[in-house]
Amino acid sequence: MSDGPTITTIAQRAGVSIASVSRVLNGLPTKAETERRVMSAARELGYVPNSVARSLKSRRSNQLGFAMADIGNPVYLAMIREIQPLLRAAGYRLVLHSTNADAADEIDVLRGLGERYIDGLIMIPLRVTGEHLKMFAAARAPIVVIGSVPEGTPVDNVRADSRAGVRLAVEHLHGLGRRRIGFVNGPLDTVPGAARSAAYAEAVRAAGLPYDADLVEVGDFYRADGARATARLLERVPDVDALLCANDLIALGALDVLRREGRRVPQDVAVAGMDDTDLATLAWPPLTSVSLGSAERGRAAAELLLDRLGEGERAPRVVTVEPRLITRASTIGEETP
Amino acid sequence: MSDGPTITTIAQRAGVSIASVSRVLNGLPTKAETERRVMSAARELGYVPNSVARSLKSRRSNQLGFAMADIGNPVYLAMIREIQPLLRAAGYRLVLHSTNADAADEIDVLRGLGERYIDGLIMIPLRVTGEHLKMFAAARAPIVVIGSVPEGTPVDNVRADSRAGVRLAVEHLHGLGRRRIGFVNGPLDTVPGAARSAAYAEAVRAAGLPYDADLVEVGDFYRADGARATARLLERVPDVDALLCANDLIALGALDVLRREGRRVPQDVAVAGMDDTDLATLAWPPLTSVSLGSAERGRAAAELLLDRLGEGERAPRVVTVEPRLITRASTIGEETP
DNA sequence: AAAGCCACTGTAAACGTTTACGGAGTTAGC
DNA sequence: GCTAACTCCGTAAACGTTTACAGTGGCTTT
Repeated sequence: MSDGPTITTIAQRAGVSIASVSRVLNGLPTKAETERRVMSAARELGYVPNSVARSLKSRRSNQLGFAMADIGNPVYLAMIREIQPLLRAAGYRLVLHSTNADAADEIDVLRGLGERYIDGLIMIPLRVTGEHLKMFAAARAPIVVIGSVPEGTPVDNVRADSRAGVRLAVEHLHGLGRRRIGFVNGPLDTVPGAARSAAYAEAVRAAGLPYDADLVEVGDFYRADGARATARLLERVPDVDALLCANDLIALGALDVLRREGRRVPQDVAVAGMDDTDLATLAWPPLTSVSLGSAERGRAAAELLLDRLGEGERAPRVVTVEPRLITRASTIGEETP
Repeated sequence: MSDGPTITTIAQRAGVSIASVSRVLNGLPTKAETERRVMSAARELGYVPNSVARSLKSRRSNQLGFAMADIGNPVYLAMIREIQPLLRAAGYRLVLHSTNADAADEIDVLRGLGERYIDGLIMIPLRVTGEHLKMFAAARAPIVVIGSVPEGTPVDNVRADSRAGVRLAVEHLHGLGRRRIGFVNGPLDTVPGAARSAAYAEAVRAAGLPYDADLVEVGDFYRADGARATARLLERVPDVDALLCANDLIALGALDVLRREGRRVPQDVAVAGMDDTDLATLAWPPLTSVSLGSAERGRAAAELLLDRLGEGERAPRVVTVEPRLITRASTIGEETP
C-alpha cells in the first residue's frame, strides 16, 4: 500500500501478462474475459497509471509552461485566466514560472525545455537579449513569445500594437482639448517601455503638438514608481493638463499623487492608462485605458502553441492584437452613460 | 539534432560507459581524465539531462501542485506570490490548477497525486465533501489544505480565523456608533461562507446588538453578486448604517451600489470588507478590511509542505493565522494620517 | 614474485510504461 | 484432415536515467 500498484501488480492478480494489462487499459481489442479480470483487478487495487513512466515512453510530458515576470501583474493574470482552461481542455497541465523579470531566470526556463518536462512554452520576456535568441533557435520544443521579437526568430509571436494604442490615447486626449500631454513611462530598456516611448513621440507629432522632452518621465511599471515619476513630472511642468501612463499601475500611482496635490481629475488633469486591467474599473475616478487585449493575447498564444503541437513543423506565425480605447471618467468626466 | 543527446551519446563520443558519464555528471569521484572527456563531450553536444527519466528512477517529480478555485481571485494570487518563490528556492516547479470551484475538478486533481507527476499538493477546496476526505486519506503524497478541515483528517492544515476576524470588524463598526450592521455573505455551503455566517451572528450578539436575519444577505463571492445582494439588502432595510462584506470583491460591489444610490461612505453607511486584498487600497473610498493573512497562509502552507517532504511521516499539523483589522476611509472617513 | 588492496570503470538491472514480434489456439477453406 | 488465416496473448525490448556489483589494472606489501 505504501508503494502504489503498477501494471505488474495487476497482471499478477489477474493472472495475465503486463502487455495484456496495458492493452486493456488503453482500450485495445481484447477478449471479454481478460478485460473483465484486468478491469476488476485494477479497480480493487485502486490502480492509477504512472504518468512519469508513460511520459518517458511516449516522449511527451503533457505539460506546458508559462513564464512571465511577475504573477501579481494583472495583465499576466488576465492571460493566465484564458490560457489555463484552453490548455486543460487540450489535456495539458500548466507549469508556472514567475521570473521576477530576471533574464537569467528566463534563460533557466528556456534551458528547462531541454529537460523535457514541458512540451512547449509561452513566454513573456521583458527584455529580449542575444542569449534569448540563441536559446529560441536551439529550442527543441515549440515556443510562443508574447511581445515583439526580431524578424526571423523561429518562434510563434503574439504582439500588442503599442504604437496604435498610444496613438488612440493621444488622439483622444488631444480631441478633448488637452495640449500639454505628459507621458509617464516604464524602463526604456524593456520591450514595452521602448515601444511606447517611440509611439508617444510619434503620436504627439501626428496630433500637431510639439514634442517636449520635459513632458516625459520614466519610472518602473508599478504603482509606487508611477506616483514618484508623476510627482517629478508635476514639479517640472506644473501646467500639464493630461497624463498618459504606460500601464494602469502607473496610472493608479498618478491618481494617488494628483489627489494628494488637490488636482481634480479630469477637470485639471485628464489621466489615461494602458492595458485596461480590472484595476481601471476599480480606480476612482474610473480610469480611461487603452486595452491591448491581454485576454486575447493569452488566448492567441495558447492557440498558437496547441496548434503547433498538433501540426509539428510550420513557418512561425505572428499574430497582432488590435488595441481599443476604453473611455471612462478619468478623461471624460461623470457624463458617462 | 532533432532528438537530443543522451548519456549514451556522450558515452560514445567520450569513449566511456554510460555509468561513468552518469557518475561524472553527478559529481561522483572519477579519474580526472575521464571527467575531462565526459564534460567536454557533454558541452559539445549541448547535453541537458532528461528530467522525466530521472524522475522515473528517483520516484520524485520535483513538482508540487497548487489547486484553487479561481486564479483571478486576489486572495489566491497573494498566496501564489508567496508560494512560488519558496517552492522554487527548494528546487520544485509549480503546477497550477484552477478548478472553477468544481468539486469534480478538485477530485480529479487529487486523483492526479496517484499519477505521480507531483510530489505534493496545496489545495484550497471551497467545499469539503466526503469524497474529498476519502481522497485525503488515500493520498500517496503529502497534502496541505488551506481552509478548515475536520478534526483527524490526515493532512496539514492552514486556517484563517474567520470568527475572530468577523468579531474585529463588528466591534470596530459598533465602536464607531453603528447599530444597524448588515452582513453581505457568500454561499453558505462553502467553507468560508458557513464560518463567516456563524461568526457574524456570534459577534453581533457579543456586541450587545440583537441578531436580525433581515440584516443578512447572501450572494456569491464576486463583485457583481455583491452589488446585487447589497441592493436587495438596502431595499429591505433602508436604515442600515454599516455593511460588513464577506470579502473585498463583495465590498466593491457594495460600494458601487451605495454610490449609485447616492449614499455617502462612511457618513451614511460604513463599509468593511474581508481579506484585505490589493483591491482595498484601490477602492474609493479606500476600504477598511479584515486581513485574514493570505500571504502568511500561503507561506505557511508552502513551509508545511516542504517540511513534510523533508521529514516524511509526522503527525498532521494545524497552523492558524491571526486576523488583523486594517482601518481605512470607508469606515473612519478622511481623517487618515 | 605472489598476494592483497585500491581506485576506477563497465555490465546489467531497475524505475513503470508501451509495443513489435512471434507463438498458441481456434476457425475456416479446400 | 491439412493448411491458411485470424485472434488473442506473452516475451522482450525500449524510453533515459541511477546504481549495485563485479571486473581490471596498477601499487604496495610481505
